[in-house]
Amino acid sequence: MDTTIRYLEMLQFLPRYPRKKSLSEIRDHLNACGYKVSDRTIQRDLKKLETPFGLICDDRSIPFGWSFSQVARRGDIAEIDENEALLLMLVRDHLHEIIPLEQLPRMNLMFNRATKVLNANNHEKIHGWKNKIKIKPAFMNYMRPKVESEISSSIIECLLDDKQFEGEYRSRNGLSKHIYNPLGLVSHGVSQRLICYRKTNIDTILHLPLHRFQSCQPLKDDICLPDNFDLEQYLEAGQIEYLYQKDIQLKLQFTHEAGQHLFETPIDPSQEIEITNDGKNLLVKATIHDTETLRRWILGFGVKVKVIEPKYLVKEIAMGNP
Amino acid sequence: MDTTIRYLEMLQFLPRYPRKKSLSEIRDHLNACGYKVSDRTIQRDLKKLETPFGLICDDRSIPFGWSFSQVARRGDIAEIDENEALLLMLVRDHLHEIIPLEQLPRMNLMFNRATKVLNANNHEKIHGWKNKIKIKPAFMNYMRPKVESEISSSIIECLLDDKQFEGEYRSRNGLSKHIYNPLGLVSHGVSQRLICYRKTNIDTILHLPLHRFQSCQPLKDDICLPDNFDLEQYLEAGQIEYLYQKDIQLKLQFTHEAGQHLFETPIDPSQEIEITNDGKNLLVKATIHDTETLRRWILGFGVKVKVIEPKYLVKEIAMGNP
DNA sequence: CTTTGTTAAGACATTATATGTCGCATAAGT
DNA sequence: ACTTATGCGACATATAATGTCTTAACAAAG
Repeated sequence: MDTTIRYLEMLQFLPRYPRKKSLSEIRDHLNACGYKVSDRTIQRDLKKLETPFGLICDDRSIPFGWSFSQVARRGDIAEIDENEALLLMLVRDHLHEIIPLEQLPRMNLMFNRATKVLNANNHEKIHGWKNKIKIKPAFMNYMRPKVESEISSSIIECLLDDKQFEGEYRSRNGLSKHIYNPLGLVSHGVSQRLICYRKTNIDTILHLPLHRFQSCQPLKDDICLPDNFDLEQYLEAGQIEYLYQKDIQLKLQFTHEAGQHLFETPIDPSQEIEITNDGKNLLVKATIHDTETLRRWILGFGVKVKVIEPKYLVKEIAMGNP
Repeated sequence: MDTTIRYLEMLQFLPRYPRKKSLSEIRDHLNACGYKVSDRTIQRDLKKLETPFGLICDDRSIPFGWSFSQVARRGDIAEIDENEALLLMLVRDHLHEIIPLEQLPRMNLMFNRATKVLNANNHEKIHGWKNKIKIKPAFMNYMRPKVESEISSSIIECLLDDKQFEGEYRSRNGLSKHIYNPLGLVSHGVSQRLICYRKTNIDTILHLPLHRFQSCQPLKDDICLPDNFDLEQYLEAGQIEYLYQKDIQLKLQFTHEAGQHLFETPIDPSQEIEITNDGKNLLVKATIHDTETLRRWILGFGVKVKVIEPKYLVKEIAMGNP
């Protein structure tokens, strides 16, 4: 029993492959954790754990170096190295803008572990890790609406189990109670939308922000699926983001400065860029859907971009009509 | 030894608190895993693991229900419930657009585990989980540049260890080799930028996209920090995203339709909304920085928004000058 | 080339732990 | 009130874990 915990403590100390730990390092760590065992025992433990946990022993030089194989099944037990820990902190900040982390306890634990790793090694450093990473949103940063995680997780449960639920929904017109058939969940910017229909109106599929639900009472009844419902198709049809036209041959003329970034981060795999004859502008072509998002993006560049094709879009953008 | 693996197998089967598993469920699971042990043994195991792992035994009714406490230290071992698994899939898709997942092996393992959970329970369902969730970007969706994860993790290591490195950088003007002092890492949209300066030019702090580095040779020398370097301050000064003016009193007039979303997802905590006298428009006020991002956002609404204040911004936007 | 110190690993005795079985008490269902 | 299911204490036994001693291999230093 005590042995089991010691095994775990040891496994959590072993890094992933390129890195490795020697017997003496492992011994020191276990001693620090309050386990007084002989070196021989640790050697035997490692041998025992080797196969079931996919450990690797680098025996090319002495002392041997132990680590988790990169393909180890339970590699999530392994030590988080500083490198990964720092990236995890970036991920945490990113996610924080989208999803409340209370809904992801497991991820939270991981972030806490990563924080500990970084803090532990921090005093050796010239300047601290917290001052080394930051998120800078590249688009407007809306504030995330507050969600009652009990209600939303109850709704997600119904969605998963294909069950109807009775819920109160706060719309502009006030609070109303309906029976809902949940069909899908779409993460759209900072809000999550439930794709569903109300039992009283089976023909209209709605997409309602999750945070507007004020209650959720799961029901025993299975949902009724509309014939051939497909979430991807539903979204492709431009339900959440207005779709003006599919697959247009877009041709934009950017000033060199404004379009520069498209070389490295294209808007679509089909994108091609030409430099105009005078060398001052960029001609960007792509086959893409004409959506509200696209129009707003184009408008955002103001006079620094001109729509060349399609013709109808030239007019719409000139009119400032996203 | 075999016992230890069985413990783990059992712990991975136990859910987090509100949910619970009975002895018979645990026994069936262990049998399915190939462990033939008596019920008595399992009972004793649970008692033994109770304290070190923060397990909870709900003994209010028989059969007892076992689970991980919500504050359990090693709660990441616990079973992933379907609910969380589905959210994890959303998170995965979100992250995929920003960061290559190969750089986050641990997170990848977690996603794989979540996938297994969802697939395992999928056949019982009317329509599959893959058709229940989707990401719909709310802004233009740039494609993520390809990064050589070896180079970038080597650079991040130098950043963490406060070490200089020699690197080849591909700029518009070609490939050049310099010695770099890494100061910080900023995640900016789909690309990551290294805040650093070159040894040959200590006065200019650069922000270079990580994916443009073609090599990284870590050096033994510690970095030299500019006096009082602070990443937050650096970014606040508008280095990555152009800052025109700090803390302006922004006043915008939206059409009701275009500004509607700001009620639920404000652009800033200071935001206030008034409905105009005729009821057709929304007056949105906020104290906010005047940045390139802000201007592009405003321009994106085209004729559906008018800048009221500050005066200088009225002109700039009218000129289509982001 | 030899010496010295460090590390890995086999052998074995000993201790500690894990396990099955039986029996009894108590709670839930009929 | 009866039956069945569940939890748990007790005990014997088998199994696993551990420390100690020893030998062999290797690396670094003289």
